[in-house]
Amino acid sequence: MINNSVLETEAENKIKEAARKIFHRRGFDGARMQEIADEAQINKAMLHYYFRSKDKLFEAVFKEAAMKLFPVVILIIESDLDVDEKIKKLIHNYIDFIIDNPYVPGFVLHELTQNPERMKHFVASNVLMRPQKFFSQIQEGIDSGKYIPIAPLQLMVTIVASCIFPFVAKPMLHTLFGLDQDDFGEFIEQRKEQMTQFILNGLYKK
Amino acid sequence: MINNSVLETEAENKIKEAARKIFHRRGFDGARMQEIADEAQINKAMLHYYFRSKDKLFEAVFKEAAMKLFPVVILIIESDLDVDEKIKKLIHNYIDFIIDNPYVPGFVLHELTQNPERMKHFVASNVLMRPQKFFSQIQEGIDSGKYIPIAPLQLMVTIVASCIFPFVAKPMLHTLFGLDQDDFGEFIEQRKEQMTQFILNGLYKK
DNA sequence: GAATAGTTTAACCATACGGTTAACAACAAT
DNA sequence: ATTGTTGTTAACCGTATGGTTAAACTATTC
Repeated sequence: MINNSVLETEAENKIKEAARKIFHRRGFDGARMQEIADEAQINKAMLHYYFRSKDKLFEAVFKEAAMKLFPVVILIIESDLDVDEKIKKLIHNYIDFIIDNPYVPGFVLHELTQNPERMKHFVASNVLMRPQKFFSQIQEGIDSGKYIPIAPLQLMVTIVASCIFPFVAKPMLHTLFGLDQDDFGEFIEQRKEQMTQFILNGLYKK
Repeated sequence: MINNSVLETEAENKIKEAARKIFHRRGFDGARMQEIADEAQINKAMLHYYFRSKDKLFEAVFKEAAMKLFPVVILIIESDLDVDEKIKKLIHNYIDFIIDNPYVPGFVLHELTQNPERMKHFVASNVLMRPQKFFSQIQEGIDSGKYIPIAPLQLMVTIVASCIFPFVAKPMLHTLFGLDQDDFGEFIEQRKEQMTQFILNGLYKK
C-alpha cells in the first residue's frame, strides 16, 4: 500500500470540490449527499468512506470557505500601510476575491446564522483578528482633527458591508433595477474605485 | 356557519405566526412542517388544511416579509424630501425596522439567492421601485458640484448595505469582536447617527 | 500467484419527511 | 331529530434521505 496517496487525494479532491459547489449553492440543509456524489461522478458510499458524515464533509467545506474569507481582510488590516492605502487595498482586493468566490460570503453568513456555535470551533485556532493597529490609526486621525468622529468598528463594518452586500443582494439588483449579468459585472468593477473614493471622502473632515 | 371567521382566522393566524418564526429562523429547507405545527400548538394536518402545502405556506410568509422589507425604502426614496433628509430618514427608519424584524433581511436575501425566480412572481405586482426622483436629485447635486461624482445606484446600495449587513453578520461581530447582545444593541443604536453623518460627509465635496 | 490491504459498487436499512385520509366533533340550518 | 358544513385529530402512506454493509475489484507485497 505504497502510493495510493495520489489516487486517494484525487478521489478526495473530487468529492471536496463537488461538495464545495453544492454546499455553496444550496446550503447545508438544501444539499443532498446524492447530488454531491453525482456532481463528483462517484458512488455515494465513497462520500462516507472518505468523510464520515454529511456534517464532517460540510465542516471541511465550511472551514475552507471561512479560512479564505477572513484572511484577505486580516492581512491588510494588520499591515503597515497607512489608512488611505489600507482602505483602498481592502476594497479592491476583497471585491476581487469575491468575484472569484461569489457564493462564499452568503454561504458563510447564512451557515453562521443557522449555527453560530460553529464559529467558535475554529475561529480561535485559525482566525485571529487583531484590528488594534488599524483602529489606533483611525483614532489618531480623529484626534488630530483629520477625520470625522466615527467608531472604528462602524467604519470597518461599513467597508466590509460595501464589498459583500452587492453579491448577497444580486438577485434583488437584477429584478429591482434590471441589472443583467454583464451590467452586474460593470457595476462591481465601477464599485471598486467609487467606493474607495466615497469612503475616504466620508472619513476626511471638510 | 355564522361566524367561525373569528376562530378560522385565529387558527390561520396562529399557523402563520408560527410559520414566520420557524421559516425566518431555519429557512425553507431547514424548516419542518411538524416544527411549525408544534410551535402553533396545532395538529400538523391543519397546516395542510389552511395552506395546501409547504410551498404555499412558505410563499405566504415570504411574501409578507418581502412586502415589509422594501416599502420602508421605497416610500422614503419616492418622497418629496431633499437628499439629506432622505438619507437620514432612510437609515434611521430602516435600522429601526430591522431591529423589530431582525431575521427578515437575512431570510429574504437567502431565499432569493436559492430561488431568484420567486422574486419575479410578486415583485411586478407588489413592489415597484421608482428611484428616478432620488437618482435625479443625486445627479443634480453632482452636476452642481455639491456632491462628489458617484453613481446613484452605488450610493443607494451602500446605504442599504450599511443598514442590513450588521444584522446578517451579527454572529461574526459576536465572535470576532466579542460583542454580546447588549454591545450589539449599543452598536446598532450608535450606528444610526454615525452612518448618517458618515454617508452625508462622503457625499459632499470638500 | 497467493495473501493482504485499500478502494469501489449495488443493494439495503431505518428514519424523517411532506402530505393524505377517514373518522369524528361542533354546530348551524332545516 | 336530521342533515350538512366546517374544523380537528390520529393514524397512515409513499418517498427521499443519510448512512451501512457485504461482496467485488484492484493493486501491492512477499
